[in-house]
Amino acid sequence: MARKTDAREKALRTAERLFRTQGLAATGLAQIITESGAPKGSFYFHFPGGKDQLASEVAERFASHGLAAIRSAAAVTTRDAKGFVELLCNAFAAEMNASKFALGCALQNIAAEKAPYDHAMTATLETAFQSWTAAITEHLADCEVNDARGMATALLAALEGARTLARVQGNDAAFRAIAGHFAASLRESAEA
Amino acid sequence: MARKTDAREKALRTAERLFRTQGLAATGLAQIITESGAPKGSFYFHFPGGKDQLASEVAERFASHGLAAIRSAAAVTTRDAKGFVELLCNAFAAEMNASKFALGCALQNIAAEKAPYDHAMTATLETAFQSWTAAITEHLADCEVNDARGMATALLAALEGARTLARVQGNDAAFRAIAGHFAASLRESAEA
Amino acid sequence: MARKTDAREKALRTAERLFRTQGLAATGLAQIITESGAPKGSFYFHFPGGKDQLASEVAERFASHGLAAIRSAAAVTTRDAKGFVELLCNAFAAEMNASKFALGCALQNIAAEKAPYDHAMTATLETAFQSWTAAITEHLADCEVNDARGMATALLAALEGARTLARVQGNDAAFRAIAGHFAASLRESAEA
Amino acid sequence: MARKTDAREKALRTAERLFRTQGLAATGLAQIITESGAPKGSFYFHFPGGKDQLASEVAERFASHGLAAIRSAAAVTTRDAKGFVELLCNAFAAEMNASKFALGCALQNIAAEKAPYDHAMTATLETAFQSWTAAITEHLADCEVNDARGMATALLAALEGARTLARVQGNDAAFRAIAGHFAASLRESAEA
DNA sequence: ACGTGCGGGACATCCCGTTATT
DNA sequence: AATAACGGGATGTCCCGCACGT
Repeated sequence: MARKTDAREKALRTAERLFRTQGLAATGLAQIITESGAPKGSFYFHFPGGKDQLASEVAERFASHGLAAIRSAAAVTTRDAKGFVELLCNAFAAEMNASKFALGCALQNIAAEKAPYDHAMTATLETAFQSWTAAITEHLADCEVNDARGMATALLAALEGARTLARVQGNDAAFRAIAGHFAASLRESAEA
Repeated sequence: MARKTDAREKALRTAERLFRTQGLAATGLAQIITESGAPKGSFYFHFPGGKDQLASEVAERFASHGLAAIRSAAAVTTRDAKGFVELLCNAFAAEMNASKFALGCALQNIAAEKAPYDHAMTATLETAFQSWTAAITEHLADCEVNDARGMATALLAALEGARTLARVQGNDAAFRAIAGHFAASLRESAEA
Repeated sequence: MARKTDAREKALRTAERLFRTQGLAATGLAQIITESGAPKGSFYFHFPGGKDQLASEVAERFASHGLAAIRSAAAVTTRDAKGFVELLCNAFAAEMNASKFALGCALQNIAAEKAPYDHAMTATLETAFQSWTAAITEHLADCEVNDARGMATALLAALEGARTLARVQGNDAAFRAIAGHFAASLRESAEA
Repeated sequence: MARKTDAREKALRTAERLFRTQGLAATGLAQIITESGAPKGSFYFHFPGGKDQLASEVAERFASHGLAAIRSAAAVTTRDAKGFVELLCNAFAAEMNASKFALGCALQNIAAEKAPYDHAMTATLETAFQSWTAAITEHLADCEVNDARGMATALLAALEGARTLARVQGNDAAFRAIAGHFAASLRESAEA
């Protein structure tokens, strides 16, 4: 049966923003409902599993959007690992900039409060990160980078860490640093 | 003057562990007091600023311990950038292992909930990360690494991100990946 | 006209069981609907008066079933007051046993939460108890028992109280005690 | 350490009255706090176990008060089983009268919502009823009544059931009926 | 330095009853 | 006869910060 309202969607979008900004526990359902304009009475109709279900769905949405971003960056940088890395860093930096360095990574913020003790959530997060790593690895391998998987993991870790540094520093210097580092590393690797 | 009790110290240690595991908002003062065995009545004697002061002091303690760890790694790897990077990665990985991958970075977890809107806390965190970056940069420069500051930033970002990946994956693969990547990058750089 | 669905009947049966087990306020409509398998959407079509109407109908059903049980016990114990009392006690005990001592008396549970402030419900309950008392009195009088009405009231009170004791004790000892007591009382009365 | 306020006591007294009138689930903590004038903020300081602990303590208080009432009735009816039974019935009836037939038995109301699935509460209730049965049995035995335990159980069951009937009927007829019945039964037994 | 007690508010959850729609 | 969705409020629980006494 087709959905009749967008209440669910509004709640998910607002929850994602707040979880990324404040974390999970610090974000009350009341704040989500108020800021999203979603109706209060039907929250448990849409999310019978409560806040946990909401957080899980936010994680899954965020993961699939991130995966799409990676794939679209890969699509425009065929055979160009250096360009791919720089495009990825710029995309992350641009989103941080647009939010005035307020938005963290939803997966990271959820992990910080739940992993590894909440097994269901940890599994969701692991799948999400795995999908990102695999997509990056695949493209780097297509570009004939050595140890594509190791570099993909290092790049992903650096991007995640750079988000935290950027929030604290209020600028995108960390993203420029990692873009520079990984680009240099790829150039030297190619020359070798 | 000698301290009279260790209530303050116990609270700080327990708060650090809980903030690293669950985050700030999800950790109640009651839990800290209960788990630390500290007395209830004198919490606001020791921490008149309440939970905020506690979090600030945890951040500062964590920052100075981290700085000491970086400097001690540097002290045993004179002129050996590759050894330094590997030692650092191993140290981070070892701590995660010992905690069964439950402990995040205190600075990161606090940043996730407070930056950039809580200006005082953000400033504290920025100082902390800056001290780490400076120490790493200094040692890499001593080892005559090109763009020491850029690599230091990338390395720190990667270490922070690897903590999240390790918590979610339940293993230290991310640390091994970044150790391998940065070591290779340093070798090639030296050869060039 | 034949009924179209049994949704109404299923709701009533499930509500009776839950009201007897948990009481009125502790039983939510959601639980009744879920456990009965009845459709959610048409509850207020079948019971426009809501939970109050449901409770009233449960009380009336329970009262008429109880009355039928009393009359059928009377029918097989003509001129045998002692046999009637024992049969009644055994019937109550058997139902408790079958439910593993989980079921209280619907009238008693509703009375515990509503009497005497809810006048409509109190009137329904009074009529119900009155019908039981009258039926017992009538049969005892047919058996030529002295003060049939007094004994009927005492017997009914004891049966109601025994239900509570049986639930708490997890056995039917209370029913056996009152069967023994009232039977002895009737024998002595007959001898006198 | 001596208690410093009567907040605990006020909450217990009000909770007992409300549980007896409305039952457990229908009585909110907010109502207890409001009507008792007890402070809200320290409720979980006094009752860390929450509503369950409150209900348990109410049950225990009610049980010990009831036991005291039985013993004091026994103390003034030495060797007079009939007088004892009548005194007990009158005492129950008088309390009902004074409350305008609004107060049920705390143990019965709690049992109606919790027994037998809440094991801890059921055990508390069983101990309570057992103490009452034992005290009545003991006095009847002292009065040389045959089958003192059986009669004690029957009497207790009748008293409990009479409370429900009295609430519904709005008068103490049920108490007078059981007083008459048990007194007659004792007289005949003595004559036999 | 510490225990007891309180004030007032927020939390996630669940409630019952009512819509509009079909 | 049933569904999806909603309104608004109540639930028990827990929170942080602050008194007062010792």
